[in-house]
Amino acid sequence: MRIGRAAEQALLETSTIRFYESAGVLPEPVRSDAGYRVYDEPDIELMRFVRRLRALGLPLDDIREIVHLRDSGVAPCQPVRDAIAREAEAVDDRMAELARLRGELRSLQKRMDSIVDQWPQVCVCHVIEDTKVRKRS
Amino acid sequence: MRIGRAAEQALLETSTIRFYESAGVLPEPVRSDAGYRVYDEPDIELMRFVRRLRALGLPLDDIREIVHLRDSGVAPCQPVRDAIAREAEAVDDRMAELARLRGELRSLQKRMDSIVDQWPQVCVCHVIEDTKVRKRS
DNA sequence: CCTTGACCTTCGAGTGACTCGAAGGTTTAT
DNA sequence: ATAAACCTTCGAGTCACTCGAAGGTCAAGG
Repeated sequence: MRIGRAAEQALLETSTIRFYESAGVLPEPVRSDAGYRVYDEPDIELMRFVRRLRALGLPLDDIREIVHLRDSGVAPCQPVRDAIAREAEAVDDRMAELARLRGELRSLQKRMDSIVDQWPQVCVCHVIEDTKVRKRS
Repeated sequence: MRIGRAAEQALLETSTIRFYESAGVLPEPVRSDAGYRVYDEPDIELMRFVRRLRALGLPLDDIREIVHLRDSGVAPCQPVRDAIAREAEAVDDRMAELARLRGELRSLQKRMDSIVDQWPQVCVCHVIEDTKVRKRS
């Protein structure tokens, strides 16, 4: 499959795939006679893996190392092992944080809806003012 | 108060405050005789407000508009509502991603542990060294 | 009074992770 | 056969900072 379809499958943009390749995060793929990049299912899997690591907020430098580790079978140095362990532990925290943010956003939405219902014309943004004062400071 | 203390109070970096000012998100502050930026409590409140909107993931363009609207006494409801709604949806997606990623990272950890168990003393880490050498030096 | 060090100034450049556009070649559907 | 959709590279642009150089200001200690 060519880059457009691959991007669709991996939920990345074609430009991002090319960028990851140029950054050494993804390997150089096979090319068709016309010079088009050609990918197969394992390639797509790798792209999805990288996308998930990025969604976590890992920098590309770290992802490059992790990807190399993943498909090289070479024993990782202790510092890298530690770094990855820390990162794995941090996922729980980030999930909790995200859950909190989600709740905050949802209740913010609800309050804004009800305020707009009450004062459709005026719509002075009480919610934001409120939030400003009330939130974790 | 000058920019250093303001940054401390608002939980922003001094460079970020100056950047926000140059981007038209924060207004130009009063200056001391020496030309130092001088802020008061309402200024700090505004900085905190901007910081929270950024933490929700809003782009500076949106925040600038919201801040201007807020200052001019007009309700920023619709822009804020739209932005919050978009962000809330994005958070749901990110949480699902994070859950899958968590499992993947944990299994990567296990794999690394077993590799180290198999070759406890080898640990040559070619890939990492390679990567480090190739890095911009 | 002088120096030291912390703080401030501007401006220009750098960073990370994309993202876009131009100029051109290829494939596919009608 | 031709139009539309897809691909190529390369260089430049974007966003939100972040840093460094070169210099001005100010309070405390010797």
